[in-house]
Amino acid sequence: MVAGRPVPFIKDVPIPSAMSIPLSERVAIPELGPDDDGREVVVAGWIQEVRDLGGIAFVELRQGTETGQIVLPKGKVDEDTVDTLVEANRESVAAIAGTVQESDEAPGGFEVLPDEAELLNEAQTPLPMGVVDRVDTDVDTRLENRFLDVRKPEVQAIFAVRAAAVEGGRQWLQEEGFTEFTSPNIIGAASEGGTDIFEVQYFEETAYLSQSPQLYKQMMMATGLDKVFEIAKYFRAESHNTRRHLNESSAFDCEVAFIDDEDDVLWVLENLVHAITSFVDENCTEELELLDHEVTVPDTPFPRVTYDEALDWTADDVEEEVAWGEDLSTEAEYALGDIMEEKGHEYYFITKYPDECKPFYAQPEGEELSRSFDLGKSGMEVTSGAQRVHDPDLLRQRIEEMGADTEDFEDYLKPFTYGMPPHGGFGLGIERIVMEMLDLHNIREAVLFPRDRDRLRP
RNA sequence: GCCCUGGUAGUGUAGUGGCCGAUCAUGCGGCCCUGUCGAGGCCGCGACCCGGAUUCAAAUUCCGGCCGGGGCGCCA
Repeated sequence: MVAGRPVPFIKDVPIPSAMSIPLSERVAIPELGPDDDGREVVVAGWIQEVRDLGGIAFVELRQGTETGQIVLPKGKVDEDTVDTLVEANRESVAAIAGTVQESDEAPGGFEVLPDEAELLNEAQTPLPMGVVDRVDTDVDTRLENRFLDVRKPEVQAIFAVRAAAVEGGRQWLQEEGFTEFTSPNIIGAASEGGTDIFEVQYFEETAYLSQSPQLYKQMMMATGLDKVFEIAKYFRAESHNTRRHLNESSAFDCEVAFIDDEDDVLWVLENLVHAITSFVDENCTEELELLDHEVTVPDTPFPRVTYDEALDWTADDVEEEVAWGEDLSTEAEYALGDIMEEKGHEYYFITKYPDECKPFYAQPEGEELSRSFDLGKSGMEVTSGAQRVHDPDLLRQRIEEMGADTEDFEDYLKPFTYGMPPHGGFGLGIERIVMEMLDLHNIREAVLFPRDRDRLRP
């Protein structure tokens, strides 16, 4: 064979297979029941547990979040078949061809009596962590062994809910006429300011990982695509270590053109949150049951609390008072979360922030305020957004005021000089809202493979 | 960037100077058991993050490193 050449596909020559049990005929365990008594089936999955009682043994075979029982009355079942299953290490993958039997004593009212069993892949022992052990596992150990962790039904449920949240949000945005787009994650200028960003080598140049699609989605506002969104990745090089921060996170990033003011954006956001929560509520019944958690679908519109009100209301509850003009402290955010909870609101907007604590692209209002807002959920900031500046002269002035060079922003500024409508938007953190919906204690639980200060693998 | 906190069998833990050739659970191995479903019973296996220092004596105190967890700032 010539090195580097692909092996030609030869028609009519089957790929050799060790499988004597046809996996393609596999039936899903949840689809079986006592009514299938007598049916010949193929089942396959992970051997979760073996209970060998001597003359009879039981194997719990897991498929996804469900398990089914394989019964092995010794003497009645072929000895090799019994040994294959009973001697396999936990979490090995096995296939079984056999007959469904109705049984009052079996979980689910049925069990499979095998004719044949085959170990498809034996799990080594000891396992780096148990899937069904009666001991807890640290989040760190779980993340190191995510493939095992996700075998747990309650962990699978988290990611099913996350997928549903994304699906529900995307569906609603599409119905509302939003166009989904994709912006580059590798960018040439560290443009947005604020947080630290990651540098990457881009051939002979230094490039950066984008901290948000902010500037790109604004550019789209000059195109006639009046409503856009991206399921965006945020890369942020902040070396924080908290239960609510990641260095790589995801968000619904939306932008809308031809708005009167930021209230038009708030409408989109509150309805998006409503769509996400109600989609999860309607489509994740089993998952929420597994997680023993209910999702509250908030009423719209959400209450609007101004920044001034937020300061005023929380003044007595915080040890260190927030000076006017500063962003709300974490302490004040939680205090406000409690106050809103008491009033019966999990979700609420904080509006009319001082201009000085918001970025250059936020539309100022009057002398000191800005048309910026955050969405809070029980004290957690899940979104921030604003009406944007669309006047190029004001934008240049604000870039200079923050001490940056307008030269670095020419790509961004260009669309503003050739017809840019008033617009605004927001970024809704997906991990944050999943974390909040499910009351997870660590945001790392809401991502499969989190990137944080000290975690770059797996 | 600043601050706090932790690292003991595969996993989760007890243990704050000698009683530790280290606790318990889970797991793993062996044996017994024909209806288990957190199976049960008996026997066994397996660990003090690394490097220095203090001390008659260190899992335990101190210093440095490595690796976790958390808080603040900042933010989604």
